Amino acid sequence: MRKGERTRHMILEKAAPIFNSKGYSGTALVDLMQATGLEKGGIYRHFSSKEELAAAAFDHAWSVVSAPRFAALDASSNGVQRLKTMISNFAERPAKNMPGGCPLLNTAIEADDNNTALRTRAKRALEEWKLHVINAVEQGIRAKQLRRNTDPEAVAVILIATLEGALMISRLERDRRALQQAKDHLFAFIDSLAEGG
Amino acid sequence: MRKGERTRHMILEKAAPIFNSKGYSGTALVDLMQATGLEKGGIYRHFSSKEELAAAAFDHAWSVVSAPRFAALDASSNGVQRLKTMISNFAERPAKNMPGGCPLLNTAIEADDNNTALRTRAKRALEEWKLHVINAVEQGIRAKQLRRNTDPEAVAVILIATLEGALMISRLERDRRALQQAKDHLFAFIDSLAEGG
Amino acid sequence: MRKGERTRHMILEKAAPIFNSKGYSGTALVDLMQATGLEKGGIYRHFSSKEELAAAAFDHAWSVVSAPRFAALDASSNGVQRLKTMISNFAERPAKNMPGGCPLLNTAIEADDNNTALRTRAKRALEEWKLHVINAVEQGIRAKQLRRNTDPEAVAVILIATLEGALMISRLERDRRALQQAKDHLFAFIDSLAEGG
Amino acid sequence: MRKGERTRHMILEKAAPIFNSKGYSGTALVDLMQATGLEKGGIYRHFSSKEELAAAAFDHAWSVVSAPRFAALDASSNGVQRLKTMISNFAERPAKNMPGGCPLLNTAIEADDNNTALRTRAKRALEEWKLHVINAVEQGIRAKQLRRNTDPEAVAVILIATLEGALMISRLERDRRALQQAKDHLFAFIDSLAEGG
DNA sequence: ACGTGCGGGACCCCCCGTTTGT
DNA sequence: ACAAACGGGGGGTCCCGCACGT
Repeated sequence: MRKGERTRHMILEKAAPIFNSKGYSGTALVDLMQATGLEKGGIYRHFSSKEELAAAAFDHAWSVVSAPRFAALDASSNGVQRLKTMISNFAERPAKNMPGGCPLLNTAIEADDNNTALRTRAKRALEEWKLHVINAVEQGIRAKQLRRNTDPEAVAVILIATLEGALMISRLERDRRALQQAKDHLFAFIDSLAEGG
Repeated sequence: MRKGERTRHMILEKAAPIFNSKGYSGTALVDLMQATGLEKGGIYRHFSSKEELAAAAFDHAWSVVSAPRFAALDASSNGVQRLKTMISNFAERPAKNMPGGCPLLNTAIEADDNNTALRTRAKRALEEWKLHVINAVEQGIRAKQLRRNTDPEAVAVILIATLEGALMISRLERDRRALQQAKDHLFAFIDSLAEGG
Repeated sequence: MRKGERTRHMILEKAAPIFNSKGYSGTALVDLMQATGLEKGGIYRHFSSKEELAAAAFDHAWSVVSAPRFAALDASSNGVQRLKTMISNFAERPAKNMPGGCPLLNTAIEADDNNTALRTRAKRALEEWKLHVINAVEQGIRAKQLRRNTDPEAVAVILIATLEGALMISRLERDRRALQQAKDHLFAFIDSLAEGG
Repeated sequence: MRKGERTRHMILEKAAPIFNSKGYSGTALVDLMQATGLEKGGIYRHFSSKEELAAAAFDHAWSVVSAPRFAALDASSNGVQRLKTMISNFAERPAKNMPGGCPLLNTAIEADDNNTALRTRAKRALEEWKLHVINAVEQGIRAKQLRRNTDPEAVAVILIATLEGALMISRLERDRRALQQAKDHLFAFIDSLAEGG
């Protein structure tokens, strides 16, 4: 890896948690300067604007938090188990290695109308997550663990919505209980989809 | 009502949707000046800081969006019906009269660490919402519509989390489907809690 | 005294020490509002501008500090004693009843170029002070206590300059020593002017 | 000298007379922008706050006015002559190259209570000046020009107080006479300290 | 006559994201 | 990659007038 690439990567590693914690407009370049030890010019060499940097930082943040969520998951052939593992992973360490909570949630909320670059990345991340769920559900259907008329996309929406909503509550209350309750509920929900359930 | 009170109220009415759409740090005072037609001095006569104004604006926004959600609701003696009405109200018009979506969700995400004033208001709003749900669940239990061992607080968390999470997805996808799926899921969930269900 | 006059007088009493301590441009109307308990409009009823108020406050401050300096002074027929009393009065309580030190010094420095209203008042106050000294010197000459060729105006300048300069040093060092040294020096100076001295 | 240092120096050169004329709180950043030809960002790169800039500007102003006062002075071995030269230098060109008069006097008056940074600098400048006088007096004593029991610090206080006070009067009256009278008086005072005087 | 309440708009200091020399 | 400068806001405060009660 060239020196420039290493620097670029280092910037993203330092910037991602800051953007994720303080938000896009709440983060100042001087925060990033301090975190990276670079001057503004040094940062601008690698990114043409704050927005572009934020977008790249989102991708990095998402890969950091999503990798453990999905890792060693799609390998398994047991769809139901994969869903439950996904849920557990999220509920037990929602912000693994990423201060500020789930980048998808944070970015989706802030980038709501303006800031198309960030919004596009968030959409892509959501789509990716949904796909993982859908794959698992379809696997479960094929394996006759889940009823044939189960709607994979609906399951994905319910699963993601409940987890992200519970994360919001947990963060607001500074109490993991909401996440635990969401997990229990989703486990029961998955079970209720079981063939003959 | 004195003139000053009317002006203060007008400021809140104009400021609430702006803060809700652009976020606290994304909103500049000039945005509020333009929306209210007042100069800075005119605004700062009624609020001592942007943060105080934002906190009051959140309260206003919350009362605006929550009033229709809960109106004519606690009067009914049918707990289950009350829960379903709440869900429908949210799913069908999540941001009635309030551009930018649900103020609770938006504020909870942005005010995460700093900005205690806003955070406190968001917590209070969440608590209020939970209480409405809990009241309805307890009513349902008393009326023997719901199983005795139903946990009212857990139901509240599930309901709110699922709706807020689905709202986030809907806004990101610019598609109401997620909200509809959340509603269907929650209706089924409520039914599954029914006595003998 | 009419109510309005009483209010005007009260404003001056409260405003004078504030202007004297914080300076003209360092004093905000809100400081005066707080001190007087009046609203801005209530203050502006009695003074058409901050500058006019400051000028009137200077006159008040000057009368407050100069009255004790000169009181029961011109009555005495002993010119030399009068000079020494003046010096002692200043050296021992330079800012009697007037926080911030000597209004003449403070105002002369700040009103240097702009703010003609204040400058004029300061000039008048200096002139008044000089006259008191000159009167005493001339009295001393007539009484043959002082040499005939003594220049009364020069004595006035030396006396005032030394005292005000020493006051500046004392305030900067937060130590009365400089004032004491000035007093000793001026006493010796006066004595050196004595007939046959 | 690096570019930045040159710019910083230029800012101080331009800012010092402005602060000295209009005072700390009477000086606005736009005044400095206009004088330097820099934008706000260009100024704030070199100073972290107005107060820090003012403090540095005071140091600059003081060095500008004090250098000619003390230059080629301590070299001389004649203490009495050194004192008289100091007095003449001050009386004849009290604000050489520095509009607004003596920075020590101006700053001491304005920085009275708050603004510790400026106050500290003024104290230091006074101390420096006193030391020059004290050195000259001690030199005179050693050379047996001055009486052994002469108090060097008292002489310093008298000399500085009289000159600064006379400067205040001169500025207020827009007439150099007061300074001339102070000079004559101080010359006589110095002579009166002469051995056998 | 007197005082309050309200609003205006210019200005405050400071910090922003960005561009340019080097 | 840094150092330097740029402009244009950032939130907040200033002094002041006007409309209103009493």
